Amino acid sequence: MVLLEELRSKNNHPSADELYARVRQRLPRISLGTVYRNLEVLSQLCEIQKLELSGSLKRYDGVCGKHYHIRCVQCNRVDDAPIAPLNQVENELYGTTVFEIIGHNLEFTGLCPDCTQKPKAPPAEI
Amino acid sequence: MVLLEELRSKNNHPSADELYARVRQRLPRISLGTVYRNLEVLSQLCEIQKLELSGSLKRYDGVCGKHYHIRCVQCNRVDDAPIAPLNQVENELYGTTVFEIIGHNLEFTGLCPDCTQKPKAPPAEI
DNA sequence: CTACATGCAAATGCTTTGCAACCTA
DNA sequence: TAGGTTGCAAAGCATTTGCATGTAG
Repeated sequence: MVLLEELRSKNNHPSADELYARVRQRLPRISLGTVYRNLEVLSQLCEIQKLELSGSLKRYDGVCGKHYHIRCVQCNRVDDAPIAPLNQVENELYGTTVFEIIGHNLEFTGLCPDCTQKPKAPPAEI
Repeated sequence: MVLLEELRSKNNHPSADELYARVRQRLPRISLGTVYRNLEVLSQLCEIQKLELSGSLKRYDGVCGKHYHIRCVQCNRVDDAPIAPLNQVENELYGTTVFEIIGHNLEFTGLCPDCTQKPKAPPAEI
């Protein structure tokens, strides 16, 4: 599947829109609906991961194993966070919550190199 | 502000809609737009927190200090996670990422008591 | 011919915004 | 009357869905 190739060919974490633009260069007639439909299928097959991070936009990751991410609060670029999974954090919750624990997700926020240079907001004199 | 009172009067983490319904019982003429506008203001004043958790829906928390949450993957109920903040995790990232780190967020997933009883999906024989 | 994937466009759901009416000082 | 706040409705955006067409076996 072309989607899968494109998603894995770059190690960034595109949104459906970005992926759509990329796939469209190879399959000009593809539609956004199809992209969404296939991303959904692929993620259910565990070939890819659907990332539901804090900033409303969903992103897709060609790598399936558990790992964390760091997101730029300004441009929403998402990188992998090179840190080992915390396998024991859930243990701290046992007995202290009424929930049956399934898992956890850790997300870092930061500024990517491009955005570090620009100040956070345009001057905006009030 | 009525919104703030309502938000703090219960320790759950309502979505804008739920809060709207609650506030409406006291101020029947209030509109959803106003709810959103005031929630935005309050969160910028750090009186409340806007939670942008994984499940697309935004939720609001009357408590402002840093703490984690656990979300029911089925009904989206959100509780506080009674676990101390991990203040040192970010240190592990220094030097290994090109990002300038700002912070992190940890979210647990699980099943709340109500949903533990019901099986995950309706039978759905394939 | 049947079954399923696709393009397209419309619908959905949550959130934001424009604008005129309103209240308060 | 000037300022900011509100209700209402419309716009916005990402995502999903319905449906008729297309394609493969």
